[in-house]
Order: sequence, then C-alpha cells, then structure tokens
Amino acid sequence: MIKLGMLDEHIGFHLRLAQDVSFRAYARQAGAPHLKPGRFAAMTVIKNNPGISQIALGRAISRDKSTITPMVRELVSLGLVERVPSTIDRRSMTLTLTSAGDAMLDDLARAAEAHDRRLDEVVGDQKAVLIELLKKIEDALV
Amino acid sequence: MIKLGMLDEHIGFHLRLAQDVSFRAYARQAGAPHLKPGRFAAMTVIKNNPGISQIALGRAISRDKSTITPMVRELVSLGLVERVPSTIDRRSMTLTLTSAGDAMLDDLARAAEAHDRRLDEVVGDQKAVLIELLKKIEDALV
DNA sequence: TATTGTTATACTCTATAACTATA
DNA sequence: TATAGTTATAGAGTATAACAATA
Repeated sequence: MIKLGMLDEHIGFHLRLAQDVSFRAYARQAGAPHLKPGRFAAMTVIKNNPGISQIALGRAISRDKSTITPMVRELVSLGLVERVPSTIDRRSMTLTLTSAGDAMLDDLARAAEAHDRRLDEVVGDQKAVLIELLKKIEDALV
Repeated sequence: MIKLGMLDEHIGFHLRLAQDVSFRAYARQAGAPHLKPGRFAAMTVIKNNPGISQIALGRAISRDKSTITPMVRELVSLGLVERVPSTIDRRSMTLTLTSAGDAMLDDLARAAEAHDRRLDEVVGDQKAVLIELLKKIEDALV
C-alpha cells in the first residue's frame, strides 16, 4: 500500500487528484460525442454570451488569445461556431453557435450531466456545500 | 459580465476551475523553488515509500511507465533521487530520495504549505468536509 | 499608443507501441 | 507468457513574441 505522507492533508493536492479522477471518468464515459474538454467550456461560454469576441472568450476561460485562435478555427471548421467580423470594431470577431453547435452542446451537456449525476451521488446531500467551497476557492485565488 | 449557463451547477466543472485557479496561484507564489508540479507528487511518494519501483510509482500517481522514465531521469540528474537496480528482481529499479532530494522536498513542502494555508483560510472550518468530499470522489471514480 | 487577432515557435505532459531483459 | 523499464514518436494544451490591422 502506497503512503502519501503530508500531502494527504493538503486541499491543493486533493483538488488535483479529484479533478484528475473526475476528468478521466468523464472521458471514459463520454466516448461517443467526441470533442476535446476545453471546447465544451468555450462553447458554453459562446452559447451564453452570443457575439462574444475571441479576447473576451479567452478571458472567460483563462486562456491566451493565441490559444483561442486555433480552438475557434477548429470549432468553425466543424460547423459548430460562426465567426463574423464585428461591425463596430473592425479588429474584432463575434462568435455565435450555429444550430449544429447548439445541438452538439446539448449532446455534450447530456454526457456531462450523466457524469455529474455520478458525482452527485458520490457527494450526496453535500453537493451545495462542495460547490460553495470550490467557488470560494475560485474567487479568492484569482 | 460573462455568463456560464448550466455549467454553473456542475461539480466537474467547478472541480476543474478550482484546481486551475489553485494551481496558477501556487505557481505564481512558489516562484523560487522551481520543480514541475508532477515532480512534487513523485518525490513525496518516493519519500514515503523508499525503495519503490518505477512501475509502482507510476501506479501511485496514475501515470504510464513511459511517463515515469524521463521524470525519474530528470530527478536523478538533478541529484534529487537515487536509482539502484533491485537485487531481488533484476528488471526492477529501486528509488529513494537523496539528502538533497529530501531538503528540496522540504522546501517544496513549505511552499505548498504556504499555498495550502491560503486555501485553508478560504474554506475555513469546512476544510475537513471539503477534503472528505474530494476523497470520496477520488475513491468512487477510480 | 493600445488592442484584436494571427502566426511561428517551443515547451510540457501525456500515452501507445515496439523493444530488451528478465521473471 | 507476463512484467520492468526504455525508446521513438505523436498528439494535446499551452504560452511568448513579433506582427498587421484597427482603435
């Protein structure tokens, strides 16, 4: 049996471990509707903020603009996102989901929800507490 | 203001976000005693399980053996880990920390602890609850 | 001068598969 | 046959820096 030593008391360590395990379980389960993990977050942000610029998208998901460029290009080439030059700022692009993108996001949401139902089961009636604590961490450390 | 939509209710999503934020904060703060994140976990496992094989190390931190090889080589070349052929199984290597490795791990532990004290502050008296929930997730989803 | 987005480039982390040497 | 470890290789994900166009 492997011992973990002092790490066992560390929130940061368990955050990493739990995220790792959770993501692997999701990837195993999702299987079919394949789209890389970052894409899901990006598409969700676009859906909820139609017309958003690439820069703003990058800020929303904490990625550099140079990371956003190929990501958006891929989503556009898959027919999931539409990319139109802004009329008010000609440097800027406006992003929206296509109807295919919307449908795909629904599929992904279903897979994510199935996964999250498992997580819900695991944490039981403590879900609200857990999410509240995680949000606190997100807000405090930015 | 960016809206997140349904994701906001998902444990998996907040796990990812909180881990991301936490890791970035740690990286910012750690600054000086530079060693990549996976190394910390590896060295901790070696410290607490002296003589462990590479395969067992890989299992402990959920990495393939081909990921372990260059990782161990780096730690050896930095003088932090000693790597000795096993006398009982000649295919196998035994790993232990050098005294420099032990000292380095102490430094890293201090940085990690400083970071974790911030996390502790954020979650307050809910720390035990949070760790318990994260462990539940780790155990349930393997 | 500052910002949006692209490109070139590079680095890290990771795994798969084929291999060797042992078991 | 199976396991420990290495190597070659490839694919994600990410960022920095230099740049063009526009503000």
